[in-house]
Formats: sequence, C-alpha cells, structure tokens
Amino acid sequence: MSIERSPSEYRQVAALIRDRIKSDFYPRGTFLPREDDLADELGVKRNVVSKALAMLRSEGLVRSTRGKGTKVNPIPVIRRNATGRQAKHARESEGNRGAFDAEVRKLDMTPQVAVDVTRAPAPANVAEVFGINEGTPVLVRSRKMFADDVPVQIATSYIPLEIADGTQLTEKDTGPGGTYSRLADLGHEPKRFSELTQLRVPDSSEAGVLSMDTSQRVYVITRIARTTEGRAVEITESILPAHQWEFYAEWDAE
Amino acid sequence: MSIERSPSEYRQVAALIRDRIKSDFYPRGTFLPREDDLADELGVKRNVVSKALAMLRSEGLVRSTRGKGTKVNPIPVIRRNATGRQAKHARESEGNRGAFDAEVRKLDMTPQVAVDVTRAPAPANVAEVFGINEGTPVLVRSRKMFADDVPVQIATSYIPLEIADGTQLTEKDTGPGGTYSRLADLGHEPKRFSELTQLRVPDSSEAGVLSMDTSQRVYVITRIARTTEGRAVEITESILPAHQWEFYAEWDAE
DNA sequence: CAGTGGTCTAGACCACCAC
DNA sequence: TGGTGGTCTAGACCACTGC
Repeated sequence: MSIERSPSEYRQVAALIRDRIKSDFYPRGTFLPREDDLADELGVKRNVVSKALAMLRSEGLVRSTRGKGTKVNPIPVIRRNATGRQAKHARESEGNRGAFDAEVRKLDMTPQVAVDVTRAPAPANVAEVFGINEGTPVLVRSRKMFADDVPVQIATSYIPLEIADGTQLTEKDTGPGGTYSRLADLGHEPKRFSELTQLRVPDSSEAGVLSMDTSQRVYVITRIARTTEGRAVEITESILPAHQWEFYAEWDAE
Repeated sequence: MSIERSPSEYRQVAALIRDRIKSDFYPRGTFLPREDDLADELGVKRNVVSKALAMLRSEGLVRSTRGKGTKVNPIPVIRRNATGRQAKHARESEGNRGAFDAEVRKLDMTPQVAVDVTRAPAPANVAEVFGINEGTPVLVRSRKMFADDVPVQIATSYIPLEIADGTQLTEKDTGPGGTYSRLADLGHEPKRFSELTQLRVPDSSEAGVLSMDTSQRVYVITRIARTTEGRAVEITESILPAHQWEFYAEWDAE
C-alpha cells in the first residue's frame, strides 16, 4: 500500500552495522572501527556515522566510550522467568537471592548481588500503598545485581518498620527463603501479588548506577505483596535496562 | 560518588520540553511551537532543538509531521491486563474481541478492530512449534486494533489448517467466546499457555502499519496455546508500540 | 506558494582514555 | 601526548503540508 521510500543515510548505516553485529561480523565484546574509518568505508560524513551509532547505542547494541571507541555489547539478553518467582519451592531451593541467580547462570555468566539495608522516609507511592504518611520511616532493602560484573538490575524493597523492626529483615542476610519466608514467620505471609511493568527513560541517577545512557530505556516493575487479609507488607521496585531483558511466563487455564 | 556533570544542551532542552508536557503546559494533542521559535526562546541552534525533539519522538511523547509541526501524543498509556486474558469468563462476557475493548474503554477511548483471515505459508518459528515443515499453509488471522483511530496493536494468530479448515475459525467472526471457544468445540481446548515478551525496534513494515518511527520500540508478545496433551493449537504474535502500553498482573501464591 | 520538520555538510572544540 | 567519541555551529537542501 505505502510506497517504499529509501531511508535516510544514517538509518541505512545503522541497519548495516546492526546486521554486521547480528551476523557476528562484529562479534560480541569487540570494538567497531572508529567513526572516521566507518565514514570513509561507507562514503558518508562522520556525523552520519555518529548519528547511526547513537541509534544503536540507544538500542543497547553497542556502548561507546570517549577516548576508547565503540564496543559491541558483551552481554546477551537475559530471560526473566515471570512464572514462578514467588513460588515457595523456588525460594527454598535457590536461597534468598531468588530466581536471579538461575537466570544469569543459564547464560553461563556469573551472577553477583550487593545488598544494602537502611531506614528511610517512605516515598509517596509507597506510603499510599502501606496506608501511612509520606515520610514515615520504612525499612529499605536495596540490591544491585550484576552479570559478569555488568549491572543488570536494581531492586528496592520497602517493608513497614512496624513489621520489620528488630527482626532478621533488617539484616543483610534474611536467611533461608528470603524476605517472604521471614514475613511468613512473623505472621504476615505474602499470598496475593500484583505487578505493574512500565517502560521509561532512566533518570540520571539510575543511568549512573546501571551505567546506561539516558537515550536507552528501563523497565520499572512494581510488585506489591499482600497477606490474605489484603494488607500490603512489602513493595519491590525493580529497575532493569530494557535491552538486557526479556520476559517469559507459563500458566494453565483455571 | 560520581560528580554531577551538566548534561548537553539538547538533553536539557529535551528535559525542559518533557516537563512542560507532563505539567500540561503543552497539553496532550496540541502543537508545540515550531523548532525555530523554540530555538530562539531557549537560546540554542535549531539543530539542538531538533535533536531534543528526536529524543522525545523516540519516547513516543510527541509526533512530528513535516510541513505541519510537532504534536503532543494525544493517546494516554493503555494498561494491558496480563492476569485473566485467557480466562473463560472473560471471553464469554466480552465477546471475541477479548480484553482489548475493556482496556481501551477504561480510558474513555473508542476501540476498533479490523480482522483479516487468510491462508499463508507458516513462518519458520511457527512451523517449528506446530511440528510442520516451514512453508506448509496455515490459517492466519490478522487483527489491527485502534484506540480513537490510532493504531495501537497488531495481532497475528496462526492455527494449523488441519484443525481450522472448514470451521468457523476461517470466518472473520469466530462467534461467542472467540477462537479459543471454537478450538474447544473442536476438541482442542487450549489449556496451557506460554508467553514470551521482547522489546525491539519495529521493522519498516510494522512502523508503517502502526505509524511509528523506527527510533521507537515495539513489544513483541508471542503466546503459544496448547491442549492438556501438549499439542500447540494456536500461536499469536502481538506487536505493540511500547510507549503506548504498560502491563498489569495479579495472582495468588499457590 | 510559504511554512514546517528531517537530514546532511564541513568544519570546530571539548571530554575522556591510554600512553 | 595523540586518539577517540560527543556535541555544537551556521548554514543548506529537500519532503511534505496546507493554502
């Protein structure tokens, strides 16, 4: 129906380099030729190559460093299993780092998690779900997760201090089964979950921590865990570089 | 830890315009000032404004048309409910257009669906799942979905001809309960589902149909429906402009 | 036709890296 | 220090819209 119009030079250059990456002509983890050389090879100005590479950078295909060059992203896409993350057996067989370890190891990479626990004023959205005033202190458990030393996820969990204070939840290591098992021990077993997944540009702080560009995208996954009575006992906000992840789920009809 | 470095001009311009859109200074559906005027107002060159707008365009915040101007995206983000899409009650109460109608109407917009049914050679990935040879004809049901006349989704379903031939599945209107109910009538009730969600740039054909830019992103959702015996009886590949959607799910622990 | 955005030119300067 | 990418300049031409 619509007439084929020839795309602009920089889009053609981007498409060409994208193909070369996908066909392993530029293998994962190696450097591209420098922009001047690409421009000469393809008969375009450096600005055009630069614009094309900016496009590939925003897709997460390459990463550029001033003074060094442009390298093909060394990390493959990680498959996040959205099916059984909260399942009890998964928690107990894999320990408190949850499903992340398995997801990364499946790709023959080395997972790594750094945990930090503090108390901090509740952000507005957290306060609203917990039914407390904005700024009321809550327990904040922050995790940074790496695959082969590349940051691929930030997860920040909030728990009401009323529940967590003085318990193992305030320790870095929450013990076998992790946070949800401790909440269960305390009589607040999470049974009902909701999850909202959004896509947006990272703010500059997120971009820094995840060593991303602000032209890239992050998934924001907000999960609320509630007891059978409906009380919200934990909120986790995960930030993931979008180009680094895909989601898989399985389920049976009721 | 890292020193605050001032972002480049075009990023500052993009941030400013982004804020103006979010604060309704430039309301949804209205035109921005033209690039020359923005450049004058902000004391930068037009190229810089142009680069900033390209960024916002790739985020789906604005849409530019040569000769006309740049308009704020008139359509709000649609929330896709990933919880009960395959539930029988949902199918029967809402008819064969499924959950899409409800999702769009919830935002006070008008849903619209165009259906096209053909036979076509099975693509490689479809053939593999069905266990047939690539190129074997299969039934292909294509739907284009609109919210207030804006295309927001393409869905392409594949069904083995062996099952579908000569049945209502080859009609545009599959009747009450839709495709899955007809499959059930035929003794192939879908009971097990898997779904893979990926993010990528649209190819030029997808960009055309969804009137998108190739600097934007689409979700690709591939769902496989199987019988209790494990036979794949339907595959649906949905393409969604990523900036137009978010995903919501709820579930109970087992 | 004039008005708009999309792209490209042919430079230039700077920030950052490795040495 | 020289090599690299990131950004900006001050134009220019073109594609497309609406009159």
